[in-house]
Amino acid sequence: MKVTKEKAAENRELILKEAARLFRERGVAGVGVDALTEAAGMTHGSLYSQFGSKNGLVAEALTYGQARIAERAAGLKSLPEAAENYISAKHRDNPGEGCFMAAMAGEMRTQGPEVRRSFTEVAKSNLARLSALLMTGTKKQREDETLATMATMVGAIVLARAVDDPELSERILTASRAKVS
Amino acid sequence: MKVTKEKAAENRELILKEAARLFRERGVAGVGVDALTEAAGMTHGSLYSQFGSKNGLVAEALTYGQARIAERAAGLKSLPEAAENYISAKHRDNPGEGCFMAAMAGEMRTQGPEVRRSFTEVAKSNLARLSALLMTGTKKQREDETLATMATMVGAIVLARAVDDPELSERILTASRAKVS
DNA sequence: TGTACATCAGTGAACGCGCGTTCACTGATGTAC
DNA sequence: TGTACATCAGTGAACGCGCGTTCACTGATGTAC
Repeated sequence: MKVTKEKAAENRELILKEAARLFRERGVAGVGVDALTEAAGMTHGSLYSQFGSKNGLVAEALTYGQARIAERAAGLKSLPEAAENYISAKHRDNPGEGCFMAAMAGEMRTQGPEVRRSFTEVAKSNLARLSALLMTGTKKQREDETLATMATMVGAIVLARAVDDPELSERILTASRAKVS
Repeated sequence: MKVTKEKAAENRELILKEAARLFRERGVAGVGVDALTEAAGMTHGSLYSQFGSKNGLVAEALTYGQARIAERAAGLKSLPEAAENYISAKHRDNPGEGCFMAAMAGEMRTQGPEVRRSFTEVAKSNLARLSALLMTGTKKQREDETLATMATMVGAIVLARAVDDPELSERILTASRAKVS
């Protein structure tokens, strides 16, 4: 049945919010359309009304989630502070609330162009946001330093999440954090 | 029909070789059992004779492929040299012949214990091999420096492969390479 | 060395399952008069 | 304001498809005698 425009917009945002979390937690391939819409209290058909396809939802969820992250990170004062915050056990253990690059970069190679474009915008958004924390050097120098730090940040979380050995995982975080401070 | 022991061992190694390539190129979820055995010129049943399950093959292919990588990397002289070699367009563009950590770390969170254990051995093998290139400091200091460098290496390749923008991809490599030199 | 037979690597049909998507339908909403 | 009706967000059954795995079978290999 039809719902009010306001209710439809609420439903849309709820699906986006749950999708952004689930994709980071389980990967795009790891969440089906039923799980995505059920998490928002609806049936899979609503996904097609609102987003056209699963891929469409993936692309929009990346954009939506990245905007929430940018809001949340507004208080950061320096790149080392941001990096230390990022390379943490809390971030490692909560992918659903964390960085899209760390959670989903590995899956991008098998995604369609729409999703990859959206992911690239996420990366550019992070680059712009983090490089703005640097005060010295040209724009290119600041961005290059940020890109290298981003590589360490992403690599540290990706590796720390991947290994089965808790002690090794901790050492990856500690050693990487020391490097970016 | 039955084949000679020698032929069976050849077939087994051929499947392992193709699987190690295909899993890095397309991910575990991205290659089916038919594609895996077809690449070795056989049918899917042979996978179950030799490895018991797809997961069994994944775990063994990681071990097999990592041994090949260790052989190939025997000539490296220093950690910065290894890192510069690793953070390259050639490595980015040839995942099937490249590092398992960069190709498969992102998928490990959704894999079973057998596969994760095998992947962790890959990481430990890389850590041991690379930290042996360092000459100064205690064992722990050498390993910590290596772990941080590994994070940058893996993050650089993972991000450079994920983004859709060739120019950004190149900048990620160049900036990260400069950091580890 | 030659014969009889058990072994087992590899085949190919079949299975149940979950996937993303389609589609006819529902019925409250929102609009035209 | 009240009535008639078109709209369309969301439902739920159904689809085709590819997946990993099972299993009865094949027939050359390898062994026991």
